[in-house]
Amino acid sequence: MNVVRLLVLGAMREKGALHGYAIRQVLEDWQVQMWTRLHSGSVYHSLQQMAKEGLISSQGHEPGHRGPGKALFSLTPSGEEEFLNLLRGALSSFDLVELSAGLALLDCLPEEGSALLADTASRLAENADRLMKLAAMAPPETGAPRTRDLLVLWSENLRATAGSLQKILAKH
Amino acid sequence: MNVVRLLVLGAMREKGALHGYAIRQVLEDWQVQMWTRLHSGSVYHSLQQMAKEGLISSQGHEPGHRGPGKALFSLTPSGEEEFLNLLRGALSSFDLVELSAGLALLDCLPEEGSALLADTASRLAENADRLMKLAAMAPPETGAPRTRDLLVLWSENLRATAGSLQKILAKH
DNA sequence: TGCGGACTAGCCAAATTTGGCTAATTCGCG
DNA sequence: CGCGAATTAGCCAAATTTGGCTAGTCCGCA
Repeated sequence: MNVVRLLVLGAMREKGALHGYAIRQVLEDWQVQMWTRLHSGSVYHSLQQMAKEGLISSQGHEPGHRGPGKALFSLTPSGEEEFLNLLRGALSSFDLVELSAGLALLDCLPEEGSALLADTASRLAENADRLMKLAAMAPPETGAPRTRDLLVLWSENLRATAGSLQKILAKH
Repeated sequence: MNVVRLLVLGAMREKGALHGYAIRQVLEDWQVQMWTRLHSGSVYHSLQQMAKEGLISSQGHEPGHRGPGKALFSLTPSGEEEFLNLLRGALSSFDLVELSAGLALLDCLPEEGSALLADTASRLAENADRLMKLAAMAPPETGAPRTRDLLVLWSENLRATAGSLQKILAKH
């Protein structure tokens, strides 16, 4: 699941044709640095790759305001489709960064997105239960790798994520 | 903060001279797949790099049991130092995978490790509070990037992590 | 005996990330 | 006016990750 691609496509989906630097600014405005690191090189690399794959197309060049000219890109129909698929993946993920990217873009898939998120919340809760049961069965331990502590840590973390998602869904 | 390096060095620290495949087996026994993905290529790559950097040294070649021969490596003194530094970094991290790697190896740094973990828990709790305050101040929103929801999600997640760490510390 | 499957041991090429960097243009101050 | 700083716009080489793959050896079954 590629978070950079999802975010770049999402910014373009929301704002229309954009150049690299503007995408970076949109993502900065969205405060993605709160939940992930995004390096400028990754944005440009993904733009190049996605252009090569036909997910986005070049919309020519415009003069810049204070700097060099801008190379504009916009979503193609297959890019739109790829965006929606990436979003579905993100909304189904247990990885908090991926989930955050999915949540940021949830409104691009309103009904389906909420259903996916509800399913994810429920799976997270089940998994939290499963891990907590494993923790209860794990022997007391000395030394690496502290399996029981890790099971507790992850179970409580998944539990918290599930709870937050349910709260978010209930509010909307 | 390089989790692969920490885990490879940690396995060697715990078990002595090992070859690549054995490191992979140790890490599998430790169930690291529960909290991160570790590709075999990453293990071998980090072995090569760390050998080049003098963090580990080659201990020759032995015959394999049922397969090809094994290329053994062991920790050098500077590798030991690097291991401890990586472990300190992991125990201070807000990233759950890094923290998990740190926790798995906590007993290699008993007093200092627990102190670091206590500090991390306290910083996590402060940050959770800070994010929750930001969430309370954020305007209701429609469309990307759902900043308030994300602030809640992360705040509750950091809060859960802090709580789990405190629980783990209280138990030991 | 021979062959397929399992286990042992490691490698590889491509993709992606990282942590800066370069370059163009404008602005503001001495 | 000139120069350094700031902003705009993007690039680059190295490091790391990914998702398999190859190859050697043994085991078990027909």
